[in-house]
Amino acid sequence: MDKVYNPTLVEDKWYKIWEENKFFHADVRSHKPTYTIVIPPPNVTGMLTMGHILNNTIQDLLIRWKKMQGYEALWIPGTDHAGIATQNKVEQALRQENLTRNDLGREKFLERVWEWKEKYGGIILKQLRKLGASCDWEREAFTMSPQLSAAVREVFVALHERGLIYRGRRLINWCPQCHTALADEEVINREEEGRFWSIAYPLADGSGEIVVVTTRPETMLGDTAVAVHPADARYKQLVGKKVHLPLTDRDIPIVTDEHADPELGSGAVKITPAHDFDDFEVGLRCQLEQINVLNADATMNENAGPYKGLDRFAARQRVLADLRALNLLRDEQKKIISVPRCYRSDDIVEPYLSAQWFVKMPPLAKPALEAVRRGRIRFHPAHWQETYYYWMENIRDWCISRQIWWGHRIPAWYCENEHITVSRQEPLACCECGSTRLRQDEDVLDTWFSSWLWPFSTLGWPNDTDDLKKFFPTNTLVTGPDIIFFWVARMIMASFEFMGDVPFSDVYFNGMIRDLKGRKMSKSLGNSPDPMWLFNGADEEAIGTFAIENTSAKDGIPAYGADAVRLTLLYSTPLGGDIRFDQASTELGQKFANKLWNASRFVLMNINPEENLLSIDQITSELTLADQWILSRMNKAIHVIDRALNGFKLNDATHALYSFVWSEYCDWYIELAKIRLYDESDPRGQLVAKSIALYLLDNILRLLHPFMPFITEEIWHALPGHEDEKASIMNVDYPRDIKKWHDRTAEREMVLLQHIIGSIRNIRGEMNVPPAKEADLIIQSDDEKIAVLKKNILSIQKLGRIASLSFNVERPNPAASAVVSGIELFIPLADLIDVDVEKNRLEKEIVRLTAQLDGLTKKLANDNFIARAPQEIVDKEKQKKHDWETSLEKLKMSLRMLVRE
RNA sequence: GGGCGGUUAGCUCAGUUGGUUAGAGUACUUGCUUGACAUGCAAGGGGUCACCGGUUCAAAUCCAGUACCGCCCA
Repeated sequence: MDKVYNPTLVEDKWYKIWEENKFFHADVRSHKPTYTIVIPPPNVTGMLTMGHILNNTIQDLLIRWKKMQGYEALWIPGTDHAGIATQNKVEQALRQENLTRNDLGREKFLERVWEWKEKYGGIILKQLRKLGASCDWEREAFTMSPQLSAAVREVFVALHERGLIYRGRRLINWCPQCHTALADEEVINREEEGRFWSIAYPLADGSGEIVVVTTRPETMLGDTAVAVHPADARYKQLVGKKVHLPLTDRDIPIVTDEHADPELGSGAVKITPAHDFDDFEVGLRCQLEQINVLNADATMNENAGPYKGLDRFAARQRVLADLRALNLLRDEQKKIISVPRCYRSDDIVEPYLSAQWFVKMPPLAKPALEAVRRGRIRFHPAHWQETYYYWMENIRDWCISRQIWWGHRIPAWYCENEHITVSRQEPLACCECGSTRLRQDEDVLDTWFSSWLWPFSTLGWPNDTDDLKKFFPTNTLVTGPDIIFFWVARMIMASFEFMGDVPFSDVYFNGMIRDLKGRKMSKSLGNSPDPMWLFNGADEEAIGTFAIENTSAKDGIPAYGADAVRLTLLYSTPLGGDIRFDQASTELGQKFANKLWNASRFVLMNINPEENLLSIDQITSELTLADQWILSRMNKAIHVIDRALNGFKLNDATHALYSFVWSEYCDWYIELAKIRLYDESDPRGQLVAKSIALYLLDNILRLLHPFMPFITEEIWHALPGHEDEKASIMNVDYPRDIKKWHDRTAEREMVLLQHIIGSIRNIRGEMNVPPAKEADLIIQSDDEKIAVLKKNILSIQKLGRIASLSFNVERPNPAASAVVSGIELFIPLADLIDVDVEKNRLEKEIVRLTAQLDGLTKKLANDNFIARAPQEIVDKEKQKKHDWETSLEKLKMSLRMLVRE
């Protein structure tokens, strides 16, 4: 084994072996209980981001953990077809050839998309393999595959039959750049600087004017009323009159509606039913005409009169200029306003009147809401329930049609009489008039209309497959809270509607990866490292501007390896909390991997492959204090890990493992075991020590495997008896807490030993005594404690670098001293120790202890404390006071002795 | 405007049901090439737990408010 662990030599090798041996494949005929996760399908166009790394590390941890615990664990991978994003990508490529999709026509264009998908799609799934993802690749799914497409069509038709899908002409969110309708959730409202323009509308009878305020003046061309609040006294006389709409030849009425807020602006608002959601409602209430002034590409249409053909923003400037010329523009103020933008293109979304397909959501929401309320689905962290409830209780119908080509074509056909036939198969005749001249709806469905079926469509639905019977409902969903509406809520609704059950029982919302400034990591900001750099390493040239903007990466990024990245993220991911991440923090995982590697190297160096080691049960009666202690500590760590993982407290589990391995196994156990390992005079002791060290290492590797799959597999195979390549650590049992190893006495005695060694080291450290220089030690204590220490003289000598150790002999003077649990330690000063330094050290300790004791004394002098605190606490504090007083006395005595010299 | 979350060491974060001397990693200081590991070992310094009240014998922890930061919805 090399002195330094090199992940690049290890990781690809094992993944290949795992995949070739189909270790990730779940057996549908298995009799084990199942544990299933469906991957949040990344966009087929997607590349792996730090966010994916976190999300998938968590899933892999859970899957490997459950698999080792004896479950038939299934992790279904796949991608979604990402309608708009993929279409944009291919159109971009076409532009290189000076072509548009219209030049090609629908059929040819879709061929190009499929070609593109085959060639470049799903890179992200290959990247996931680098992470170690234990996905069942034989079950890889794609939302546009024939089977998943069948599921989509079945759902559309079934919901239509149930009256839950309808076509309607409504105001929807329209992205002029993507040239399609969007769902409400796909619109991001962003605070931006805008303008409030006040425009005077003259009364038609010339008796005055009324001033309205707008952020989008060009929409005035589609105004069909001015509204005031019914209780607004200022406008009482004007209601029912007409105003002349400037720049047009139309007169429009002044109406009353609650929507007009008397407190806001002038209290009068322009009403544009075809271009504003609130106005649309006002229009319905007041029976106003809807005048659409926009084309689909956001240029003005013929209803805009002379402005026809102008882009909406050019039209805005022209309208303003013309109003100014007419002296009707009364005011202009800078204001922060909420601007709706497309989540894909970032273009400003326009409320736009068009015929679209909708899903009626309230009936679907009902059981889905109940499922979370009643705890059949648990959210982690639970507070996301609030967000879920709020959205579900106020749910609006879902616009599912998209005016693009890449996606599931809507299974609706129109005849020349505009009758609609919705059908699973292509119909031969109109269902109403029997016409055979049918044309299919041009639109496709929202990509989320396929991903909301994911937990059952990936298992074969609508076919009644064995997979579906065995693995549905799934268990845990791991995803980001940003898609709680887009995806999580909709999956719950679809599952109830079509499977009559929950899709999963637990939802873990992982946090977001941010940079050290707290900004979301994103490609456009250039603040996110490519995860591949962290896995494989990258020199400064390869990472380009990232090296310039991130000083910790100025010399490039070393190959940390997937295990290091995984451990670092798991170590620092609080339940659902965001992670502030800097690629240099991956050193945590890298160092830990190296530590584990070297600890293993040490154990293996001491084992002769030919010798027969003993099983733990054979040597139960031969255990030393260190053995009993480490077994107790390990089983307690196992207990903590189990509880933490069950509660999705992944960082707690990681911390428990990290500190057990490093601070207990390496720092104390191995160091103590060396005494026996190097003692040639006691071969039996050597054998026992080796056997236990190996037993612990084997357990540690298994505990760590779900966290760091590669290195644990590599080391595990180096252990005696694990030479078979076809064997894998992932197929052995996860360690369970064995209560019989819990040993309070051993833990108490070991803590005493640790404190004594700690005190010796403290004295040596403060005095800057070089390790090579050994000291003498005198211990004064009662017989009981001396008995414990006498059994461990060698441990104290070795770890404290003590030459000779004597008990209850006269205290040397001058000497450095310390008090631990009533035990007094003396190290003769000789040439080791400086009296002044020791004086200083003792004084500091006395000051510290005195301050503590003062606080405690006050507490115990409080009658209320004595009377009201539980007896147990009072006793504990009294005992503490006694101990501290004794220690303080002894320290003071030592100081007096020292000064007297 | 409404809702949710956050504020603990220079930095990144833990801290169960209130009860240790408030912890970890990293950074910093000192000593060390000690027969696994310098990606290491040992020791040390560093915190009025955002602020202000309240409840309590006892508050980082519970409650109310304030400030600032983040996210979601309108």
